[in-house]
Amino acid sequence: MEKYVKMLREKNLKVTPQRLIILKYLNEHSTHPATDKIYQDLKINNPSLSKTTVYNSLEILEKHGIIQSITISGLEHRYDFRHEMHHHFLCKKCGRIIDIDVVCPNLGKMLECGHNVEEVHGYFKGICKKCMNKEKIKDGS
Amino acid sequence: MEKYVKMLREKNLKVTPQRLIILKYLNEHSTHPATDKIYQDLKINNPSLSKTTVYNSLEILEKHGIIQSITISGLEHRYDFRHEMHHHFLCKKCGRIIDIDVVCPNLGKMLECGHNVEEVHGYFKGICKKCMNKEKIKDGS
DNA sequence: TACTAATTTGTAATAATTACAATTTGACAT
DNA sequence: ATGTCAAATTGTAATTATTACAAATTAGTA
Repeated sequence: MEKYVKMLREKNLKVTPQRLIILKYLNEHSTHPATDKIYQDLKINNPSLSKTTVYNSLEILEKHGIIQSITISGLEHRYDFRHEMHHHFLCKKCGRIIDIDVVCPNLGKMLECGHNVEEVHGYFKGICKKCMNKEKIKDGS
Repeated sequence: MEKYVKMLREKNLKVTPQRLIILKYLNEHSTHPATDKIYQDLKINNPSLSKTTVYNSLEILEKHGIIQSITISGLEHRYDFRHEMHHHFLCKKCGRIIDIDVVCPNLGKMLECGHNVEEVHGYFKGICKKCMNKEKIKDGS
């Protein structure tokens, strides 16, 4: 838990129990949860938690680069503890969002294009390996 | 207009005036408009157009790969006539979405990862060239 | 321990999208 | 041309994610 305190202090953010449990939750759940999922899960042991607080906390944590917001699905924001740069794959069948560990070789070119690039998001969509295999079994092939 | 008829016929989609004007609109407006923008603009000359129709049409056109849905902003879907693969840049200051003509060199690697990749989206975010220059002028530097 | 600005909370409002039932229409066969 | 029917369109109502806001609380500091 001390590690989350340090992350907040480094950005001069106030250390609140709400921010700490959200950070801890995100660090321990690499499923790229949506705001409501985070809220519902944390509310069980923190009944006084407000959903607005979850929204506020996620917003400020993202603004300071501690976490990352993923818009791959188009209908909600999904969140990710930010570590090394990686991309994401959305399975159109099961809805899972899977981490893809490739770096972006376009970054170099992007830096030359005149825009000030602060974020890079690589989204792939299709059918994941697991769902592909299920299909094969159903087909009997 | 005949070109749009052909695109629909090729996918065995019914040719309706609504679909045609939406396709034409998207082809002539490379600003990556949101659903409501398309609706508001087209309604002027097509007062009987329903917003649900715009939603339905965009959905079916996207499903058939004629257009592309862009989720870079996180609060709405933006649409793009699908041509060669390219990426997008969102300016956090002016909100513009700018086409970036780089291809994705990760595609090869993605094809080997076991997932069935159907879509590739590259999103960059930051401050665009134009806004950066405005900043410089304000700073007097 | 007291102060102050920032945070949290709950509720109400907004915005994008979807559900749905009734009406209309495009494509095809006669 | 006309009739048929599945599919598309329309309008309204519902849903879902998110934001606005004001009152109460609290973290950090003096």
